[in-house]
Amino acid sequence: MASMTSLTLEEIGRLAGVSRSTVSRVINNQENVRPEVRDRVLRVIQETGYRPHAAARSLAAQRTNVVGLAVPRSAQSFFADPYYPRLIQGMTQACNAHHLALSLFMCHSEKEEEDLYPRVLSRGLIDGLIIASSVKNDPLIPLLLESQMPFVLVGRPLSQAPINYVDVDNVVGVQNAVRHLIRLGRRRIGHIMGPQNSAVGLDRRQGYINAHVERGLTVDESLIVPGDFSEMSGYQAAQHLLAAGADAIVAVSDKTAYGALRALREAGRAVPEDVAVVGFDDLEASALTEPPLTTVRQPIRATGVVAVETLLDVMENPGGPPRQVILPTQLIVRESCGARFP
Amino acid sequence: MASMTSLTLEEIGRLAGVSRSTVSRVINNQENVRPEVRDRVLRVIQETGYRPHAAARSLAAQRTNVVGLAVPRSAQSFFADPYYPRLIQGMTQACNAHHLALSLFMCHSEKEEEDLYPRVLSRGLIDGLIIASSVKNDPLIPLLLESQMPFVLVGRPLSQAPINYVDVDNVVGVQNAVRHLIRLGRRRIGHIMGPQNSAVGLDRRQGYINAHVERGLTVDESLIVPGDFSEMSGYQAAQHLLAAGADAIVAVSDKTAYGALRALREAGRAVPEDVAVVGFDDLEASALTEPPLTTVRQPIRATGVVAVETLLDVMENPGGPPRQVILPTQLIVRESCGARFP
DNA sequence: GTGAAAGCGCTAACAG
DNA sequence: CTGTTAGCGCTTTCAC
Repeated sequence: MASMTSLTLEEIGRLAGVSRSTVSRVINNQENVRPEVRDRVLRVIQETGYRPHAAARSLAAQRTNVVGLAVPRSAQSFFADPYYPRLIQGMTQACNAHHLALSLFMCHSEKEEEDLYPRVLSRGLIDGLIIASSVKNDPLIPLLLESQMPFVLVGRPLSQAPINYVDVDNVVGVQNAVRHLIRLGRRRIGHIMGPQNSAVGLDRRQGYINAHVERGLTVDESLIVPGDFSEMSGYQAAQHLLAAGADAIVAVSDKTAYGALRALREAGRAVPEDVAVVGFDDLEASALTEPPLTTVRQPIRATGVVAVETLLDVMENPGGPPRQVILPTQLIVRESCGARFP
Repeated sequence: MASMTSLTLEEIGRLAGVSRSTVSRVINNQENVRPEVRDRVLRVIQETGYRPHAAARSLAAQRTNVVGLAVPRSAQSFFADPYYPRLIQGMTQACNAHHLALSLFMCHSEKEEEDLYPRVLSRGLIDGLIIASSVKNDPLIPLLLESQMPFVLVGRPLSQAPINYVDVDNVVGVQNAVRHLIRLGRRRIGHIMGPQNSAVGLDRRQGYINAHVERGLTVDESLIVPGDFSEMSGYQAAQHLLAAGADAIVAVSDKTAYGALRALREAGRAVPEDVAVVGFDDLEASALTEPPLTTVRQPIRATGVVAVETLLDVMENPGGPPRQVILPTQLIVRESCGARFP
């Protein structure tokens, strides 16, 4: 029941016959309150439906209990693929568990960026920031560093700077896929790369190379062709790989792999008999391709959860070494690689 | 340059040789400040990189400049289709334009819901809420009504309550599609419905009926078959419609239409020669189906923009009649309906 | 254990 | 036009 006068700590204290300080202690779960007093206060809170005033709390405690999520302008794929929704799901889940609110900051143009970034850094707005990172190094990062705001990137940055980030193990993910193909007897494995100005693109390529090196196989540069994550680039790249005599294709992403499948189909090559194909992402559609696509599944939701928890860690234990968390991937074996069972 | 002592209005005032009030006036763009004083203050702000403390502002002004977006548990499709990302894009765009932050509240279980909803209603956290609405009427709504918090639904609620909402014109959207088919000479037009416990499902069905009624055509109930937005339900429903002798199919969604196309292909019926097909949504993939899908495009981003602006209106002009905004749709004519040009 | 008192940094009358 | 003053509702010493 809402009373006439707006509810404050003072008011709750009055109703419970204690001071505002005591009510504050109860609300913040501090130990030094007599159980019977605590119960009395709790009951009044219950009956009145009192909720502390978030802004007042933030001001007094110098902590907002809000974390931000910045989606940079370059993250075009926000609308295209299911990555962001899943990531956000993980983040909101973790935020709920920690009683945090999540504020979304997204810019659509350079002009907005100039306007938004300084605002994001306002004191008393958020306690920390997660950056859904992009291909380029974000202009927000230097500002963040200067402003002392705790932050965590999702996705390894290109620079080697001591910056907190959470990422999936792109290197080992591809490496496992290639190992698998080698084990199945493929010896002319091609790789359709992602953009080589992005950590994702570089890391996945590195996984491809690592798998060859560890088996003592030489890396044939003609089997490594450029791409940009798109279906179309996969289609074109696959045609080059065909010409180069590839008997397997490891694509940088599932979409790229779809393009490769299409190219192979048009060229009349059987998958996996003539050419094995492996993707990366495990999109929903990848179970339904013809043939179903073997791919590397990345733990997107978990990435969101861990990003929030890492941020919390940074907020609570400032200083210390940079947190750099790498989450494992999983090889999902379907028909397109030529082995039903790994 | 950050100075030693943390920057406050007082400090800026001292540096500019004015009182804190004047600085506040400058920051809040109030008129009554001498231009030369304003410039002096602005310069100090610029030089120091001062940003007002958001929480302090919120507390004093009793306004947070944050709006919330609640994504209810029932919104499974958050991860599945591109609807939410687009909606969110529109909302963040509008929020940026109005210098608002957008807080995302999303629950994944009933337990979280109980925990989250009261927190969302805390005073001093957000100024208003947008609810990405769902099939069911959300349990949040009664709480909201009681709490005086301004809110706007995205998607018409089932109840006729005087509640603010923004929606696309589902009725007229489908109505136009059916009109178009009638004009093309189709006389046994089938409809694959959405869930009939949702406003979307009901409204689209109503559009189908309206188009018949206005042309004096009788509605054959055997041509109206149930579905649930899914591809699979479209597949099965189309088989029933085939048996019922339909020469056209208006599906409740593009995904449903994909299922229908698949069923027709398997049944050896030509689209559009034997059966015309129309969807609703205009997903990206709909331009690439075989044949390309005629569909009703809904202005998703605009919905997000308008939702924010409507909320702002409600916040600034409380009371008054409920705001109920209906946004127009657009018929996108491709091959599947049998007429390249409308 | 509990209360009193002093802010957190800002806005908004009210005077002048 | 500008400064003074009184809060906004909470946390947090510091006494008791």
